[in-house]
Amino acid sequence: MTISSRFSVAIHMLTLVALSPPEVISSDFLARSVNTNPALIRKIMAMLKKAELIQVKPGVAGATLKKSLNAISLLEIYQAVSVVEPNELFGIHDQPNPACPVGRNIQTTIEPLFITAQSAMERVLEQITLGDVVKDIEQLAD
Amino acid sequence: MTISSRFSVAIHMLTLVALSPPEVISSDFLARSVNTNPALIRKIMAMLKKAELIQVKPGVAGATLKKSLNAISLLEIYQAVSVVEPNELFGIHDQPNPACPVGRNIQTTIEPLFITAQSAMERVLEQITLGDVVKDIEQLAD
DNA sequence: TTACCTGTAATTATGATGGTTACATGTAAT
DNA sequence: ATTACATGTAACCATCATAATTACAGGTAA
Repeated sequence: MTISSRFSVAIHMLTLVALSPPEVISSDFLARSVNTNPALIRKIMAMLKKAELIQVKPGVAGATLKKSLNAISLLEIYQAVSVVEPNELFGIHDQPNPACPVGRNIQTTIEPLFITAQSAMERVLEQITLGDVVKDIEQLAD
Repeated sequence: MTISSRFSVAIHMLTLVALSPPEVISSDFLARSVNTNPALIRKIMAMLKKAELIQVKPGVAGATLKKSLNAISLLEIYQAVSVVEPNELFGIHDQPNPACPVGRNIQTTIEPLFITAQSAMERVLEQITLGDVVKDIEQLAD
């Protein structure tokens, strides 16, 4: 099991948007850097647009960020691409036996524990911004 | 995307092992409480056995825990059922374009961030024990 | 021997992912 | 307006993990 690479692709895309002159940013350009195909890029662009992280004009190349680099957290990107639904990182088996004291109560017992674990992970993502990523990339690119 | 319910099933199973007289614990009994089929239970039993969390004798019902309730963390169970591989909760797209400064460095930049997030989640699981779960279940079952 | 169990392989259906093609629609320059 | 190029989407497909299921070999004890 892994969380979909849509997330890492979205970060990659936004980093490119941040670092490249707007008129270069086409789905074709992004696809070549990510190494995938333009249609997939456009699907993810649609999600990022819906989440109001980028601005795109239909028919014309040149996406731009709608917020400042440091105002975009990795959590927002992760949520934008719907890679994990809220409170559903962990799957819980459904319909355990209600006639059994354990079966009857296992879901109620486990759910808050799982949510706590998921939240801890998401709080880390919340504290990292696109600005941090861009800064790292710039240093490595020198 | 969700982490396989194998994890919640394993917790359910171990809770039953902890709370039931040994001679009752057959894969059939566990399957009825979990509401799945005995073969799947036996597969998970094999994983828990390999991780040295339980003892099972082939041919005879009656699994028992190999460690005390409070010495078994949810992290150990989660690792036992291989629900997430170490450092691979998040998938990263492979083969980004090395000719692009972003493509060339994105993996190196993102990987430690993802590992930090995953670790935060796992550290929560590490601090919860099977004993905590059993205690909660017992209270609810009253 | 009988009855019941575990261990495990093989098969299947399902659902998410990611790749791909195709095309309708929008934009702007000539 | 026509052309060139872009986005927005739908549709389709191959692949993979999960979970359900069947089947059977082998262990155990009355």
